[in-house]
Amino acid sequence: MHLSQLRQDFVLHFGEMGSRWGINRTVGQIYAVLFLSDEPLCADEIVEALGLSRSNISMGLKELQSWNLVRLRHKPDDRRDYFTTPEDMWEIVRTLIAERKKREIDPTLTKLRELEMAKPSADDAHAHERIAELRALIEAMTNFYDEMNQLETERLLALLNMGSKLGKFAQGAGKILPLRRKKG
Amino acid sequence: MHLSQLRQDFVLHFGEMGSRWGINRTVGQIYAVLFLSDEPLCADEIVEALGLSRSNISMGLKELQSWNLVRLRHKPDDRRDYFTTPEDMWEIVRTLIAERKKREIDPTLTKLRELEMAKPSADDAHAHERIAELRALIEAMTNFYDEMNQLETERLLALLNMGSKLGKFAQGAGKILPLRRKKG
DNA sequence: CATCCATTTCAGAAATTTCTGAAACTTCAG
DNA sequence: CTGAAGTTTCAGAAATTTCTGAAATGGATG
Repeated sequence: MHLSQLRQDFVLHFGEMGSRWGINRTVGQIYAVLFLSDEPLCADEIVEALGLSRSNISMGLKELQSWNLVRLRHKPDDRRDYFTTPEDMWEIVRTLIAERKKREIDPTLTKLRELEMAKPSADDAHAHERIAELRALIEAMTNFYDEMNQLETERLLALLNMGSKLGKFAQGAGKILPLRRKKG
Repeated sequence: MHLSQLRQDFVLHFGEMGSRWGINRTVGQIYAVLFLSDEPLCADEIVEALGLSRSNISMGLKELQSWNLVRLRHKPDDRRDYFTTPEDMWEIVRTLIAERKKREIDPTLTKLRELEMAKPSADDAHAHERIAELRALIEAMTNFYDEMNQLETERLLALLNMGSKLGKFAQGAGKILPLRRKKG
């Protein structure tokens, strides 16, 4: 590795966190290198920086592409692929959320809807009810997400900064579609 | 397994999703069984339901406890430990978010703050800047989360249901002016 | 205390995931 | 075409994670 102390620390941290984030160590490290890099890097530069095999880096970059977390770039008179991460941090966050939703939530929502279709036997009454409740909750959250994700970053930021003031606002406004609350 | 078709489908799905959710197959399956169960279950009942070893179930339950995803119960004249998941689905969501934040975000926030302390060499100027930007963004989000998490579920639900109307609200939001008539 | 019953621990086995080098493939230039 | 430069694929090796049975632990009871 020929990375500065700062970069190395950051890269190793991302490597360690990788597995908790649903990627692996190598993918986390590659992302970290790209995230900090002043300019786009090609595969061999990443190999150099991380001391991992070319094939591993290649697979890692594919994985990052499948997450839409890196952008492909080209330089004149150079046929190598160069990679960067977006400048805009909020774009990164949006991507991360969208991709994790796709992988961690959407399949379950599909499954829950499927399970909810079948009429439950008497023994399954309670289970069926719980499934329905979970499905409704996930739908409420993903619908909200879809709507928030439509907003421009500017607007989103304004909401973020309003923080607890939103709670006050919600005070008067609870009338629309109350979701089922427990304890009838 | 002596689970109904419905339960079995649900359990297998949670097992498959487990690894994407940062737990393993067994833990996912145990959680699924408890989530659907009409009443608290003891370890041996789960062993019975899933056909896994007693020790594996024991470790899985420990893991679920470390996530605060299950509650311990006892029955009169029975010294076994029984487990349930909370009735209230929103409590579950809150726990899930809190625990994932704790595992996936807090350590990184700490690390970023630490890295940001050191004065960067000239070469690291851009890297240092990116780290600062990421730290600021994570702080903005976690502060927002902390504030939202203070709200009662009722209030949270009201916000969820307002959906895109919040975007409109963010529009004019220098002041708080509780209710301006929409669309002049 | 000894016993019973339940839970936990833990070392090794089994399963899964990650990583590598070698070969295959692709594209472009001459 | 042929070769050079780059990327991808993939089978097996290496590393890591999960799972198990056996033994250890805990704690209530008589």
